Amino acid sequence: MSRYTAADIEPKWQTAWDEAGIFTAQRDPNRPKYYVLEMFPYPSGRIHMGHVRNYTMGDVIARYKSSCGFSVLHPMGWDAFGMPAENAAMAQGGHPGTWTYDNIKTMKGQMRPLGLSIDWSREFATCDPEYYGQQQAMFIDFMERGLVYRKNATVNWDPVDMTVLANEQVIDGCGWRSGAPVERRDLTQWFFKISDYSGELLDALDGLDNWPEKVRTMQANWIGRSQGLQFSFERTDGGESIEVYTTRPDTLLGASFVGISPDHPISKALEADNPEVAAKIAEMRKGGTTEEAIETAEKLGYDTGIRVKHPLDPNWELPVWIANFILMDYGTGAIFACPAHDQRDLDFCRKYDLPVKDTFLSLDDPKPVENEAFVPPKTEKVKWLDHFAGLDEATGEEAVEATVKFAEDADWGTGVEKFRLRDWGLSRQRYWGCPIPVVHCDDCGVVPEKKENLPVKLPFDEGGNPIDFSIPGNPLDRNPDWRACDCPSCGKPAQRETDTMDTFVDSSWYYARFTSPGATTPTDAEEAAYWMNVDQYIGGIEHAILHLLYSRFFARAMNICGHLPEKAREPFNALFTQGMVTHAIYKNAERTDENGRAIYHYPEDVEERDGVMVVKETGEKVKVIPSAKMSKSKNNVVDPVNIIDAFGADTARWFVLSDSPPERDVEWTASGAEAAAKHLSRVYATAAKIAEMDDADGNDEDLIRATHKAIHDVTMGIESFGFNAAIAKLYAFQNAISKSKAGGKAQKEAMRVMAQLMSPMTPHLSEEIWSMLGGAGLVAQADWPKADEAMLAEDSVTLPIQINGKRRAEISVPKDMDKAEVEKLALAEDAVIRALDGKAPKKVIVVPGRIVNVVV
RNA sequence: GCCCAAGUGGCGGAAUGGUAGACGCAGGGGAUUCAAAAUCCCCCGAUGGUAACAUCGUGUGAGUUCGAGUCUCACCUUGGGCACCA
Repeated sequence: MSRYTAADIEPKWQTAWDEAGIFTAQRDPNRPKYYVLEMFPYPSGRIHMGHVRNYTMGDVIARYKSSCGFSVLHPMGWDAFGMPAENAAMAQGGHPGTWTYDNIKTMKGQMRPLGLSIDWSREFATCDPEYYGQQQAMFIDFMERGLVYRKNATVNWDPVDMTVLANEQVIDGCGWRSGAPVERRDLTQWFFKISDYSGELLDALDGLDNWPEKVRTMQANWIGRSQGLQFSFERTDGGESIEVYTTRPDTLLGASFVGISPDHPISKALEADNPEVAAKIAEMRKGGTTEEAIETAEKLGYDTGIRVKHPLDPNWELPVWIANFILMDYGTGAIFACPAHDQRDLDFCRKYDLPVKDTFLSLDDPKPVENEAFVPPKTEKVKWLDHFAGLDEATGEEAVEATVKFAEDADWGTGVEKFRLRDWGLSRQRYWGCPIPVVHCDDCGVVPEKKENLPVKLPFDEGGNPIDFSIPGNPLDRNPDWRACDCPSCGKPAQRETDTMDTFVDSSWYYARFTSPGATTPTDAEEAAYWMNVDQYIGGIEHAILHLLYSRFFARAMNICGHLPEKAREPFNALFTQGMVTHAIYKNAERTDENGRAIYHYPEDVEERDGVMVVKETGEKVKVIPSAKMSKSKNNVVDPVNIIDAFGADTARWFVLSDSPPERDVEWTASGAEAAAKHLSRVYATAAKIAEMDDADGNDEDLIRATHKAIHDVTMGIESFGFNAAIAKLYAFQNAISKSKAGGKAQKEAMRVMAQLMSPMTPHLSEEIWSMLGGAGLVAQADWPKADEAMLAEDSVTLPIQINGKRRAEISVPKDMDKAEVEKLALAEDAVIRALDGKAPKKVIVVPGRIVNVVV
């Protein structure tokens, strides 16, 4: 009997699939379509287990849907622009493009052996000029429709390298290369008007029934609709009054000061003619631009000396402070602070010795605020102190509503709806991205490039020499040859825009491009109409907010510009977010490297001695940190290529699906991979044995039942993304077959079903078994088996009997036995009689087919 | 700091509010073998008990329910995101 050797089987069937061309997506009017998409990879250089897990899940769905009769689109491409390519060019010389395309080639070579049912004819990389040229065309369309504009925005500025830094390049508030403390600086940048769609993007979340609740909540919070009051504080010096927005107008009598952002026009004006203010503001601008950096930074303030009148009492003057925690991007960039009911305001007031005044107290525990702000949920009833709108006991919600009405009636404020969502800043001062296709003309201003001149390609030289990426700054900025162009409007000499687009732009519409990757317009209407939407999108939870929100916005913008049909405004019908593949980290517990950084060891370099993990070579103790995200810097990456070489692709696929629920992280373990390999061998051996049996009938009933149960359970498992559960059922089915005493005919049928049920997960082995047992054609093209409902029902059931909710006995009864009859049987049980001790039960609950609970 | 999750045996995990621990790993015992590898069979939450069985048990503490791993609240721990990483 031959043994299971993946190395022979896998290439053979891959060739068979390619020759049959079964993965090439075809528009077929006679079949329903199904579009499966996994978030496309960044070409970092090697595939990792996370990729294997992601693409295997998509492949299971794609193959399953194909078997169910759908015309499937399952494409793959490369999210190919981005910083790592530029960093590589900076570190090793060469060009980011060369690095990127080499990586794509390597990674594709590593992915092909996985046997994924991908239509490679649709492959593209976002750095292909054919792709980003269409993106530029859309940018121009968006400009025409007012979806793009320019304004000032804050960036991380490295004062030594004189360059803009990504958040990732800011480490502990300092530039990653220069080590200099980072400053915040304003630049004129390009923005997409995503905020125009805040309400729609929020409301439409309700329709996304097949998205994880978690993702919808995160997006809803991110968009952040709030109802509040906008009003202005009149200045005592007669200057322009200060407009503020607040979600808690009901606490207006607790106002302590008016705070403005360091970027507020008033701050800027003061900064310009007062060096002291300028110095203070410079201090506040230190540190990164991330919300986290701003929120956790020490509260800094500066009293401008400006005073404003309280809207409810013209004799009450409030000071105006510049405060570093106020964002210019949200609301009006100015607030009134109510320290009693906001921790941030309270911290600030305690630091600068500003008054703290309670406006309401807890009903349970009415005591004044000390150093902890009283911030109850808005639905909690509180006791108001002398409220201007006449409130006594009311919830925050009621109070806000009453106050807004009060202010509107008195005509000093307006109730407004605001969103937290900011416009999408897409400008990047970097080379390796899609050039923004506009031209700066002295006469005409900012003019879009003519569409016939697209793509605006990235230059590959500067002044005739290869670009030197080791010089800090944007290589496009210092490339006069490339910048020089003719104004598309007046024809006079002009300059190209040197900003490139955020890579999120590239990934915001690739799903649409896959429907017609060769089109000379961004999409082809007929293809998009057929293939959109993505029926199942699969990717990491880390993309829950930005990528998915930007894509939802882009789909709407593309629809407006005629690039996508109306139905595609929500482009992803169903979303699944999978967990990461993790692996233990082995951290040296005895020493660090010369820079004081932790040393990590490869799994193969450590071993267990006397119950402790040590480094094999040196015997140094090792701290084991379980379940950490695989990361090169931590030396805990398991290379799928090694696993495929050792065990085959089917084993790798089986393992990444088997151990953990798909949405949770999976810990890579060597023993888990071996177990998967063992199981597949066992299935193969069983199939080989059954193939040699004759076609006699026998005691077939149990096996046939088991077969239908397996069909039912595995189908349910795949449909519900319970791949691990589906695999557990396949283990059980394998045990049932190998123990079966049924005749050859039934065993062969069971094994063919096994091949079909396994084929989405282990397609190569399944083909082998299918052909071994005389299955017709390719199992990849066979129709998915259907479970016979009649074979699923058991005739009798075992009912557990609980006494006061604890299981104490069980009875076996016919499936459809009458409730009263069941109760009688249950009460006749010894354990029940003992527990009742002659008394009548207080209550008997019979859940048919489930359980009996006797309350004594 | 803010937003969102997750926590079940030695380990990964299963469980429409209804028998907690399916399935797998590790471990133990046995069969086969000259021996081993491979394979096959059995056991395997904790405590007590020869056993039947009893008691306890799903991060912690309360609550709802005839019944809670599952629902509610609070807390603890871990993970993801926080707008220029992709």
